[in-house]
Amino acid sequence: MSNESNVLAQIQSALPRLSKSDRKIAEVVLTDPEAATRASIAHLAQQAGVSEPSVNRFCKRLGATGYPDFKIWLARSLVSGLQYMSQVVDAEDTVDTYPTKLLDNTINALMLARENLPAPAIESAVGHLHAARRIYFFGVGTSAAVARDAEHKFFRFQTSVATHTDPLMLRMLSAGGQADDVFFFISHTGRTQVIVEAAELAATTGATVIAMTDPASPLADASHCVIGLDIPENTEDYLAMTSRIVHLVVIDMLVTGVTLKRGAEGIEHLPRMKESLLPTRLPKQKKRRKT
Amino acid sequence: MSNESNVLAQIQSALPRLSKSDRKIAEVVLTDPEAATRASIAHLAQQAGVSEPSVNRFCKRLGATGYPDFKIWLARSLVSGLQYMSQVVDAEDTVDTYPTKLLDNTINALMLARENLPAPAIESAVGHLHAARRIYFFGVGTSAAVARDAEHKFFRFQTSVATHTDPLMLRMLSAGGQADDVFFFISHTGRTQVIVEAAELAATTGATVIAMTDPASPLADASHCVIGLDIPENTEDYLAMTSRIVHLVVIDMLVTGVTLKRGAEGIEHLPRMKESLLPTRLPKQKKRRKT
DNA sequence: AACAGAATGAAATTTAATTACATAATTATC
DNA sequence: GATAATTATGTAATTAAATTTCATTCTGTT
Repeated sequence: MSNESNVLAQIQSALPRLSKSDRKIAEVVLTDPEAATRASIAHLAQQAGVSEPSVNRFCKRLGATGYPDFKIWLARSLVSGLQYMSQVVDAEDTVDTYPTKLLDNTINALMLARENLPAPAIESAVGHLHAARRIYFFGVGTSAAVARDAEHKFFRFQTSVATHTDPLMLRMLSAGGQADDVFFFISHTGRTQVIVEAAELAATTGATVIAMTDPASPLADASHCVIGLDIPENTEDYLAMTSRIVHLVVIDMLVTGVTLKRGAEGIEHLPRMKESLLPTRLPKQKKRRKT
Repeated sequence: MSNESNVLAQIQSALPRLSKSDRKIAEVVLTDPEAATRASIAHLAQQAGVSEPSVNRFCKRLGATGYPDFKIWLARSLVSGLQYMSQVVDAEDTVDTYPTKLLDNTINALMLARENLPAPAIESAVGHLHAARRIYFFGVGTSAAVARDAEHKFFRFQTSVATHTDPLMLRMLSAGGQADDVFFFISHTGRTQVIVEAAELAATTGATVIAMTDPASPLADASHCVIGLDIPENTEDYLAMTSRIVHLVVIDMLVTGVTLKRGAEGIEHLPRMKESLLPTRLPKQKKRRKT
C-alpha cells in the first residue's frame, strides 16, 4: 500500500475514501503540491481549515512516518511538474492549454493504475489466455477499439482470436462457448447491457469469462476473473476517455504475460513475424531531430 | 547559484572548494543521498562527525533556507535521475515487474510528448478537420486501431468520417479526394508503403493531407500538415507500442480542439449524444470500495 | 609568536511536530 | 428510533528537531 514513489497519485486514488478533514487536506495538497512541500504543518493545517494533528494523522495514514517525511515523499512525486488533479477542459482553453491538460490526465490515470495494479487478476488472466484454445475480445463503443487492439496483438500467437461489436454476433458467439474458450469483455462502466448479457450467457457455457471493468458492476459479477482498475470516473466526459488508455496498456501487459509464459517458443515466434512485415516498409532514411 | 533542481550536482562541483567539515557532510550526502533525505540533522551530523550547526550552515550555504528545505531539494534531484529511462521486459520478469515496466514506459513516452508538443501542428490540424466536409483516417497494423478510435470520436460531429485498412480501398479513396476532404494518415514510422503511396496519391487531388508520424519520413514529406511527436523508438519491440498510446491522446486533443472551435453548437451536441446512450446502460449500483 | 578572520561546536532558544487526552460526529445494533 | 460502539477531530501538553547565539579553536599572515 505504501508506495513511496507517488504520494500524489495515491492521494488522488484515496480521495473518495477519505474523511471530511482528510479530504480537505488532500485537496489543498493536490491543488498546489509545490507549496505543500514548503509549508509547515501549522500553515497547511490552517490552509485546509483543520487542526495540526489532523494533518499529522493524514500523513501517517498515507504511510509516512510523519509530516516532514510526507513532505519528502511529496517532493519526490513532484519532479515532472505535472498537475495531479484531474483537469477539466472548458471553453476558455486554447491550443496551449488543453493538450497539456489531456496529457496530464492520461499520465495521471496511468500513475493511478500503477498504484493499485491488480497483479493477481492479471496473472490469472494471463494463465487463462495462455491455456485458451480460442479467445474472443468483446467491447462496444470506445472499448471496441481496445478489443480490436487486443485481437491484433493476440493474433500473433497461434491461438484463434476474434472480435465483434455486432450485438447479435456477440450473443451467438457467447452462447456457443466451449470449455477451453476465453471470453474477454472490456467495459469501463461494466453496465453496458449487450456486454453484460453476453457475459452472463458465456458464463453458462463452461467457457472462462474474463472482464476488464469496474469491480463493483454487473459485468464483474458475471465474470470468473475480473481485472479491476482504479480509474477516475470520467465516463460523462465525452472528449477524452482515459480509461481506454489504461485498458490498452493492460492489454499490453496481458500480451507480455502470455509471451513470457510461452517462453522460448513464443519469443522465437516474434522475430519471424517481424520479418514478414519488413517488405511492407520503405527503407529507413536518416533521422533528424531538432534540439 | 541556487539551482534547486540539482543539489547533488551542485554539491559535487563545489566539493573542492569546501571547508573540512563541509566536505565531510558533502561526502556523506553524496554517498547515500537517499538516506540523507530520511536522516535528522542530528543523525547526519553524527554520521559526518560534525556538529549540528555545521550541517545547518552547510545547507544554507547551498541556498536552502535550512535543513528541512535542503532535504526537499535533495529528494527532488533524486527522482529526476530515474525519470526518463525506458525499461526493457525480459524473460526474467514476473507479474510483479513487467506490468510496472510497461506502465512506466508509457508514462515516460507521454511525458516526453508533453515536453515537445507540436502545438502549431495541432492547431493547424484542428483548423483543417474543423473545416473539412469529409474526413478519412487511415492507418494499418497497430495504427488501424488508432484510426478506428479517431473515426469513432469524430463521428460525433456532423462531418462524414471513414476509416479503412484495405489497401485497395485506401488507394481508391485517396485517388478520389476533393478540395474540402481531409486525409489523416497515422503511422509511427512513416515508412509503411501502402500509407505513403496513399498519402502521395491524396496530395495530388487537392485534398488536405495530414500525417501523424515521424517528421523525417516519406509520409511526412508527402503531407501538408505533419504532427511530429517525440516518441522513443520501439518499433522493433512487438510487445508494447507506446507510440500508439501517444497517438490516441493526440486524437483526443484534435477532437477537443474541434469541439472547442465549434463552440456552443458543438458543445451542446454532446449532451444529446450522451442521453442517446443511456438506454444501453444498466442502472448504476452503489459502489463499494475496499479500504 | 601574535593577531585577524574564518570555522566549528556547546548550550540556549526557538520553532515545529507529535502525543495524550477529551469531545464531537458517525456508524452500527438492538 | 434510541443507544452503544466506533471513529474522527480538536485542544493542550509534550517532545523532538532545528536554529541562533556565543565562546572556542583552528588557519594563515605578518
